[in-house]
Amino acid sequence: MDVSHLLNQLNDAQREAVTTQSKHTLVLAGAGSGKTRVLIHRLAWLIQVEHVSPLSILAVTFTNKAAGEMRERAQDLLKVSTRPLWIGTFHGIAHRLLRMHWQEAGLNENFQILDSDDQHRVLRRLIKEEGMDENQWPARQAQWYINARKDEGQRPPSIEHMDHPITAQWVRIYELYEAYCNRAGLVDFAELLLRAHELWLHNPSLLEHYRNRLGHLLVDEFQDTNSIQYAWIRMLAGDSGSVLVVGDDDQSIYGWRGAQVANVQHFRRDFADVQTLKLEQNYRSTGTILEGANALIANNEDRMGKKLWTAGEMGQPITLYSAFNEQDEARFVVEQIEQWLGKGRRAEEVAIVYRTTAQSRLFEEYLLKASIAYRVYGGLRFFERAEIKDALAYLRLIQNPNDDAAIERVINTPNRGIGQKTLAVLRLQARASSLPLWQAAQECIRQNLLPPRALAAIHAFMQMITDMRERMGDWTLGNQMQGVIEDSQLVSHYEKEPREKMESRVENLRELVNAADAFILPAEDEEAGMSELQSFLSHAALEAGETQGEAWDDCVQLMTLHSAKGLEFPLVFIAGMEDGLFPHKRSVTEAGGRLEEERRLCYVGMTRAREQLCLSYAEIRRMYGSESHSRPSRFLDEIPSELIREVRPRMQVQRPWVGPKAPVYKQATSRINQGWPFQLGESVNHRKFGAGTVVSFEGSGEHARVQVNFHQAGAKWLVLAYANLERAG
DNA sequence: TCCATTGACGTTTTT
DNA sequence: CGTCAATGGA
Repeated sequence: MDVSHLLNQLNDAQREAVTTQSKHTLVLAGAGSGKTRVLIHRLAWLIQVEHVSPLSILAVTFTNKAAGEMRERAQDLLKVSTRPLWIGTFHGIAHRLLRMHWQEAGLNENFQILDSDDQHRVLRRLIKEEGMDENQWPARQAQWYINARKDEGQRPPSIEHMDHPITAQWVRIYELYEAYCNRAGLVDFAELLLRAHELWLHNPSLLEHYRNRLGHLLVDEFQDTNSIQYAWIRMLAGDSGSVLVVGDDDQSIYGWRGAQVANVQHFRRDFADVQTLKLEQNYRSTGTILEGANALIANNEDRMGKKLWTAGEMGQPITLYSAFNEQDEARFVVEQIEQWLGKGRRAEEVAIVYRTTAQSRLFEEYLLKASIAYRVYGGLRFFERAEIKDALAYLRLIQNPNDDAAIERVINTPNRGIGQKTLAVLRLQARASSLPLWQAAQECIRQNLLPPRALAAIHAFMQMITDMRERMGDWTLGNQMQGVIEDSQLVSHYEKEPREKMESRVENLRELVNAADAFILPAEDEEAGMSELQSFLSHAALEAGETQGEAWDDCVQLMTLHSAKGLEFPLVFIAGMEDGLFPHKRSVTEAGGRLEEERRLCYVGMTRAREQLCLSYAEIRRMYGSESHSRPSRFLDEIPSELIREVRPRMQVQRPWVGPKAPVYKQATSRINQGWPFQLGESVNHRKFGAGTVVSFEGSGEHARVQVNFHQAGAKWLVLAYANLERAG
């Protein structure tokens, strides 16, 4: 068979990875080196050349987006349906396994997925109910503790805590939480993975079945795997399976949530006959950007070692702007974007990235002022919105009345006169009898344990849910959704809120009905024995939707460094490069390689840029209400200075006598600059003073003056009309 | 039950 | 400085 279509667009290293004959392969793929391409071509190679059945291939990713992209690109390349292929996220695949084998996994047939918001609520309540001090045992920390244990594969009994009263208490919370979830048929994200692992661990014949079936495993972003994911892969591979993992130890930025970079090393140790390949040719960035990134990351110890190179040009120097304060920084960045747009480039080619989410605000403000469209990544997603979760909770109850988290959410939403007091009795009853709330409520009614008014309210609520289930059983999903929203009177409940909020909520509910209407039960969910409703609810939890639905048009992208991973843009700004902010001070003080992870984060950020990288920091930043001075980020010192062009040499260091800084910069807004022969930051030449950088403007018309910071002569104010400045080449 | 005021807190986030 | 949640008064 002619395989040239699979190989002729690949470089040597990529080709070697795609055609590898080793049993196991570790592909260390640098940023922009074509790792997804390798993964997809390997997939095609296995099927078309090695005639591996598509049924025996499992490809795992971390995000739904990556999984979707992989399926789509594989489809394009293979020109046949990718339906039989198992492509999905770790969580998605674990979920599917658990649906298919819910009995063996010890689960309720109608188990529901608990998202992290649900999980938090549940824990907060359990801790309160247990009479523990919420300040001493915060739900956030409990959540973190439990998830971390699950990520390590640990159940309460296996945790050593004899001599640690504090650990013992966390374990106690873990136990309570576990019992609660089991009663209510709830499974959180970490539990999906742990259960899937235990499913095989406790059912050898089932494991054997999957080992026989899935002989070829492909794993993306391997450096992000946690312990349980790694154990899961190892278990599935067994002695016979063949595994190819792709990852980049230099891009490991999720250590703080359990990712083990060490898995990359362990892979070579734990699997026999591992061929390690490096993809170092970069197809994305200019030589300058790569050199800078290489130099930076070289400061990390414990690397597997990689050096990106490009056959392309060196390109422009990395620019560095030292802003007076965060306002000045935002102003500068937006001004640069205006220039970019002025050159006829597109806004969508530009990304502003930063360390903390709070930093987006100022940029938004300035972009708004400049009428430049933008889109902020992150934030609340569609299925995480309160009104959506409320409506879904009713559906969840139709599906499984024992879903305590759903009951708690909507039993008094909208208000039905079931207040905290009534609820407390129900919870007490539930705890005392180890029953789900629904059954405890039935018990309360039977035994008259509450005042008549409360009993009537509870009864009415339960009747409503039961009616919904009976009446809507055979309705379409969209009609069920609509029916639930109507019967629950959620809309009139939200109508009491302030108009703007209310309108968006009602609009979102309408959108939810549309989504339910448009939902088609995926074939693989059907195969796993899921109903349409079950599938819809699971999808809502597992893929909460795009971060921001609209605005796919031409707009500037704002995001944290973390969410920038995997993306690329011609022009990238990394803002807030100050010690304490980036690297963040909490990672500097904490031990355990946190600083190295910050450096990798910087590396990730830099390697997002294709043509131009622009770094900036503010000497003074207003944070938490007070002003703080900080040193420029230490990472800036790690980038060779010959690669950097300082847009504005720090004049207050060179020329302390120049005077008050603030008014000087304040005038240099984009509006005033329009029609000026020079841009702020532009390099100019003067016949007498030599080379310098335009630093500020003042006045207009024939009185217009420009401040230039000359490399030799220092800062000077010049009247434009007489100065005879030339643009530097 | 609802709204307003007060107080603590302030990396990074997908599933 | 802003946000969010908890508290307390009407």
